[in-house]
Amino acid sequence: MAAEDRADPLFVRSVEKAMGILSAFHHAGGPLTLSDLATGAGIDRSAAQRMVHTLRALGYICRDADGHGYLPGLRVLDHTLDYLRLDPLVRQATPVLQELRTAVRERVDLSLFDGPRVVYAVRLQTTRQTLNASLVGHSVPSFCSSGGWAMLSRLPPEQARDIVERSDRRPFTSDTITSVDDVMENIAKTRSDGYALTTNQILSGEIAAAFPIMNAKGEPLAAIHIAGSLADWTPEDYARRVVPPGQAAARTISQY
Amino acid sequence: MAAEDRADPLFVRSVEKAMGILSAFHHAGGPLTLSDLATGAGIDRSAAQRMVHTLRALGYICRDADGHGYLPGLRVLDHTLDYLRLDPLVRQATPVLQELRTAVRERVDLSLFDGPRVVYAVRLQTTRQTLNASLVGHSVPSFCSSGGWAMLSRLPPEQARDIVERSDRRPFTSDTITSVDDVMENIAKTRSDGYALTTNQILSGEIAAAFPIMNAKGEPLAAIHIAGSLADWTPEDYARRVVPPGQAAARTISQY
DNA sequence: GGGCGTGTATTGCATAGCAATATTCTAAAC
DNA sequence: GTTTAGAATATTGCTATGCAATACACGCCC
Repeated sequence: MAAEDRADPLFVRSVEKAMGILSAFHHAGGPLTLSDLATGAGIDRSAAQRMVHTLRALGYICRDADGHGYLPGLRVLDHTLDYLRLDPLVRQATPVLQELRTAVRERVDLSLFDGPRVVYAVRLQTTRQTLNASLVGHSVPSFCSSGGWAMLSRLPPEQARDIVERSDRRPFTSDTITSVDDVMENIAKTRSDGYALTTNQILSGEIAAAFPIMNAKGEPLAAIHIAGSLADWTPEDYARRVVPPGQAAARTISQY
Repeated sequence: MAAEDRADPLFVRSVEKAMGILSAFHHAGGPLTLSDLATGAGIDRSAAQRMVHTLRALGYICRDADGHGYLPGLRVLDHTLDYLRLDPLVRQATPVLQELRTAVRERVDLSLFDGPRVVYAVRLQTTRQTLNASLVGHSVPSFCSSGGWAMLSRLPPEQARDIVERSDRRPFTSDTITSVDDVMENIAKTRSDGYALTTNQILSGEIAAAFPIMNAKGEPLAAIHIAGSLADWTPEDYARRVVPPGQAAARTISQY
């Protein structure tokens, strides 16, 4: 055994390989071949064969309809359900967000903080939104999203800056703010306002407000988002409309 | 190596153990201890220690807030996103279901066929529903759900009966039909009508219509559900209202 | 203070998983 | 129709990984 392998004798490399195979789909646009999966997971083709064979038997991977590649299997959704059912924040947030959506009549979401990204766990829908806007598990970078600014504003500024600096700051629209200094300026404004307001950062024409939710130690855990259209609102009117109920909802959820 | 172990040399037992640990949460009501996870996965406590250690390192399991147990970790949702993004049926169904929801103004879902159960993959929301009604990954038994009757009706009757017979036919409400013969009678009616209509089977007061979606070989893949309240509708009025648009939507999705 | 159940740590050993390699199959190109 | 390339599948000897038995530390409860 190599010295570095003995460093963590409890770590099970086969499990890492299997999860690496499943993670190869993160960057996929469609079904993947065995070789694609091996390459994506950074492992040997033989190891990939064993992992795929095992994951298929367990229901986590399946053949696609014409037998030309592999896709994630239905068993994945069982674990999604466990996550959503068991996460205390998701459980207590959901009814509060439903009331908030009724009050403001715009799209309401809850995202969870994961350093350089925020991950959507609760997506409340309106009558029309993009497919991405309805998908649990969808994530966006913290540096250019309203939720990201909200949660980063609740970290010490050096820690927030570190996260922003090591983000992949590629723009989503022609208006996406990518300069570290400009992002930090907006985070500072969010800190003083108590909420974030973004325009055109992830989608052109979108305005989004976000309200941070902290744990008992004051660390950011999550954020409520309320997204609307710049076709319907000016930023000032939007803030006036959604900030009071958004802040109330965030306080209600943070109280638990 | 035992003879039965040699039967499938490609199968990786450590991966099965790790997924077994994650699956222990399927029956959990809250955080689980290491011993709970070992018992739930049917493995030795030492093996459970290694699997939990590895899954924590990879983000699939985390400690709960007060450090007294373990919960599913956020990485689970990344794979959810992959499933939903990459499943061709989910992709093509989603815009069709959104139009259907606008047309009928009731709760619309897509569930996928998985033998004795149906798994919800697309949940379109109205202004009010239970938490279970919004969760991706939630499943219900085929024998007593509208989607189950819809999909079972598209199998040969012996195959459908086999699935019903080996289901755990416990009632959800005092009106849940659990007799195999009665279930098969309803499946026969669904076969002749072309759609399923259930009342009070999963939730008291709920009426649900379902429309099967088949693959190119005519095998059931999925079903569209439209759920409403018996407080608002008689079964006859409900069928009149939702069957034409529901069947049209199912035809549109099956055409691909 | 003792017992119990929890999480964590250690270690020698056996076999599970490895990777190199071979084979088969299928689709596409010529 | 044949050939080629890339796919999936199968085989096998070897060794390092994962195992399980065991010990230890900690916290809670009686």
